[in-house]
Amino acid sequence: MSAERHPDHAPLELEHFLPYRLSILSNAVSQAIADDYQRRFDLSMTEWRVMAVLARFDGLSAREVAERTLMDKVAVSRALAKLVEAGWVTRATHDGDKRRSVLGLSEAGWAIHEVVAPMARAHERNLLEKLDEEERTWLLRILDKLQAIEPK
Amino acid sequence: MSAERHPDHAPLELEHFLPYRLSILSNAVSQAIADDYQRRFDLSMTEWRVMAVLARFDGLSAREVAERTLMDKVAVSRALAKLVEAGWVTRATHDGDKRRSVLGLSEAGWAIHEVVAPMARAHERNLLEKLDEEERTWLLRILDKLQAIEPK
DNA sequence: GCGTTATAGTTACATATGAAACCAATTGCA
DNA sequence: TGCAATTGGTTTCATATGTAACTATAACGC
Repeated sequence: MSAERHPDHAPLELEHFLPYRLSILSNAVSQAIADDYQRRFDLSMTEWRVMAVLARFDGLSAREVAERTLMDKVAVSRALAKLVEAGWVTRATHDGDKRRSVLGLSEAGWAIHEVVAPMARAHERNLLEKLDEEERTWLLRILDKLQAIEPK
Repeated sequence: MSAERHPDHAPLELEHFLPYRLSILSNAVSQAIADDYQRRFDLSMTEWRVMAVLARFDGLSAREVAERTLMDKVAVSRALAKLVEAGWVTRATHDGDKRRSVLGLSEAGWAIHEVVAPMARAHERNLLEKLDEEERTWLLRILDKLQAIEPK
């Protein structure tokens, strides 16, 4: 075998390195969305994610929120402190297990959600519009495959 | 038009929301790689990225490193402080412009690079192996398209 | 030449994040 | 029962990161 184009130890070309590209793209996308609701509601990405899962699953405990968002429990605890303080999330104690909290969106929380969810969807749509139908299909399929493995 | 499947204001399903999926995947991938070299060399992701571009482009200034890595100059400054201190990067002053630094990998830096670059490539290969040839082609094409836009 | 403006890089401060220690309530089981 | 181990959640501390202010040098306009 002769001259390899990319000997294993040769300098990485970051701009062609898949993990780097994913990271750049992902940050650009998430940041663009977060900028929006951050400015309008002083809502961080982690806080928004908590609200999003509570919108779907009312009555979760903090641990369950952490599972659903893949955030760690400290991050969830902090997000909840702020959200409850802001009056966007309600917190009660579980009957029969006083450790657990029972969480949900308040009226005000739902109002925020009604604004932010469409904003988030619009950003996603905007992104997907850069692709044609075939590409979109492949992208979803590829993501499924890659994600099926990673979260070992 | 009747019952929309996803009214714009309905709760987001995070696990199907593209920006969220990208974020999860990207973090999992980058973190898996970083864990490796972090433990072995006490090297952060930002520091490794700086080393990677210096391996390819010897003699860059800090600002140029920032451009190539898409990091901001403060992050680069901090990474360089650590890398120079560790003896992995050399820093001189540019002739004719005393503001500029002239950066490069030291012998020790190259030695690290010889270990880390193959590690990084192995992770990437491992990831791409989850896909078949057709999927890989589409993935690159899709990334090109999505990235062509974002960095507005 | 000389004051203004711009640029390279660092420092300082404020905020975010993660790991470990911690408290309280619950469960398991001898 | 009663005590050891587990679990839900918060607090603490150490580190990371971003923004703005700052220092030093260089470039520009006149």
